[in-house]
Amino acid sequence: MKIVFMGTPDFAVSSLDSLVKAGHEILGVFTQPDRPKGRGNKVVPPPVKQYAAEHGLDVYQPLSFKKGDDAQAAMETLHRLSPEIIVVAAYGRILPKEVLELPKYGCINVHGSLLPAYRGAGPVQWCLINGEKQTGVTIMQMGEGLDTGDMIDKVTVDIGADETADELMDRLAAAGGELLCRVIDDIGQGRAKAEPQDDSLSNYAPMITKDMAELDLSMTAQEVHNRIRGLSSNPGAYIMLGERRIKVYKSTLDTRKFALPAGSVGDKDTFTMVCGDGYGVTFTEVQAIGGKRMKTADFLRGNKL
RNA sequence: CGCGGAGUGGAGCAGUUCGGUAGCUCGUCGGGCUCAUAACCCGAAGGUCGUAGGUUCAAAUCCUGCCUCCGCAA
Repeated sequence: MKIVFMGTPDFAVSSLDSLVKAGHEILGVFTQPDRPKGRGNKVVPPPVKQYAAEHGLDVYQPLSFKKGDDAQAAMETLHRLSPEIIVVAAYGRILPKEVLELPKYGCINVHGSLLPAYRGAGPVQWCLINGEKQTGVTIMQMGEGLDTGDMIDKVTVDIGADETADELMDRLAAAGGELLCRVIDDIGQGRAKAEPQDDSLSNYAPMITKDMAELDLSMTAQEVHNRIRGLSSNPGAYIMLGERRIKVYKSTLDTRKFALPAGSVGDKDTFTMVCGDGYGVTFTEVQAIGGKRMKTADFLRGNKL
């Protein structure tokens, strides 16, 4: 199949990689423009661009598809490439109707949830924060709404009790890549069926922001644990310990009940904090300000609680 | 030139203010104790203090350049 791919972060790289390995003809890759990022505001290319460069794929980075010279050029490029289908995975940009209707088979999107649940930019994180036991990947025919298109196929993934957003994201990305190839084969052979989403069952998973990152230890241990998992590693949950800000990457639940107020240290040998319901959450991987991410055992060797 | 923190035996840290014998917790190795142990006791190995220069009788410590890592802000 002749494909144009659109995507930006690591999650999208898995999908692109699957297409490449399956031998599809990638006519071009669209990704977000390089942006100043991180320390020193250095300009860093997005992961998809790096992957494309390593595999000799043509990369296009329009600012917009909607207005300006850039958009016009982008549309001309798309017409010139004339793909049979456009595959979109976490591109981070709304596509206008013109683009959606351009290819013979339209545009399909790889989304990291079991739609219609968790539409939006942060499905994986919110699944974890809400303590879901299962999630998955859905591939849909893109329409004009946000993640509202008709569903073509999906795959279900079980969530581990201590699994973090990073880990789950990796597994979903891999599962999504496999699913994607299957769906494209189905479409090519005309046996794909698109099923409308039941809007009454939908909910919205907005982008995660930093103001959610400070842990509220008055919540139950399970809720605190879920939040740590959902935010790890970016932006990462943290607690203030005196003047020190400690970022928490991983945690486990402690079955002990403490007769201590929420927010106190329950066990200073394991870095277990008491939560609102009296149960503890044990931090197992942490990072102090300016320091590196490390196992709690290492952290405690040089830091006192 | 966005702001800031940090590089010290294998791991995590102290020591830098005010230059003067390389220190702590843990790990490793050897020995001891014990029915036994990740417990306890004794002992040992292991570091040109990120790197290149400078100042000095003397630099982990003061000065300058460079490399690497990290937090924040965007």
